[in-house]
Amino acid sequence: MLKITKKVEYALIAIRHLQENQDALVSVSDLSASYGIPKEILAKTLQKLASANIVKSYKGPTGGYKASKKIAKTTLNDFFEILEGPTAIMDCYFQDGCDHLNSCNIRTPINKINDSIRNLFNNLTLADISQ
Amino acid sequence: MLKITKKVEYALIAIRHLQENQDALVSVSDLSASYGIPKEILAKTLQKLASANIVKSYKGPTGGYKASKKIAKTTLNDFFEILEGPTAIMDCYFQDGCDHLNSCNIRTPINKINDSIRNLFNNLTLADISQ
DNA sequence: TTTATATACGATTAAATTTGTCGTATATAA
DNA sequence: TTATATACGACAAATTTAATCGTATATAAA
Repeated sequence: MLKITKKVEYALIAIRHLQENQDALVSVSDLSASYGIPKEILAKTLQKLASANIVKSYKGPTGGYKASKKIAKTTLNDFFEILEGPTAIMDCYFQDGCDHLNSCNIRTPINKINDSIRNLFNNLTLADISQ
Repeated sequence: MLKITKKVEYALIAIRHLQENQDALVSVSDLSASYGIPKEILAKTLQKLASANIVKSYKGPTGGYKASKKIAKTTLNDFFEILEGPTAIMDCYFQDGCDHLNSCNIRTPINKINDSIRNLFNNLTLADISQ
């Protein structure tokens, strides 16, 4: 449990590569080959990052992706939520109904744990973890 | 991602119940019925907690489980690791080999994220999250 | 001493989630 | 016009998690 997904792993790899090659235009194929990542899944991941303006995309031949200045300031929480949706250790944190209904006795601890994690991730940027 | 498992959820429910009924001896069947939790899976979960002395077990008819004084002082990290093993957002944190080998460029960020989470969980006890 | 009921624990099956693949559309530089 | 890049939805495979099954052992009470 508490594992990050491959999507997040691949996104981190791509972002770090783009940051280390600031002005270069890098294609999915290049990244895929360099790091041994399935092309299609990496493509979709970068599309999500692009639509959140974390990276910039350029279509057509000679196209690819570039790092945007927004990367460094992005919090881990935003980064994770772009790729995976709301950060919640249990679905009920964002009110998706509850299996235990009125007999639930763990709402308080669940919320406390979740708040702690969200607080942690909201106070860590991608720049913070790169050094 | 970053979801807790049912095992942890069930363990939290059981622990909270035992703490609220300090001196009572509660059987798995009682807990299972009260909270709508599958009996066998709850039984195994409590067995793990018992072997870590988080709860005390009593065999035979009229047997069951009791809260131990150790509960409140137990950190979230210990609690999770009793049930799920080492806390790691990626397996390579505890050196299980690496998919990317020499082309891995995310060791630093992965370790920073993981250290942050472990630090958080090591400084939160079960008592902290119950209030 | 027998019986009923509790925990203990390994093996297997079922369900859910995650990961990866396939197919097609669209943009654009050469 | 063509080749090559991103964009995006639908589907299949693999992995992980959840639940079930079966059996052994301890023990209080009849």
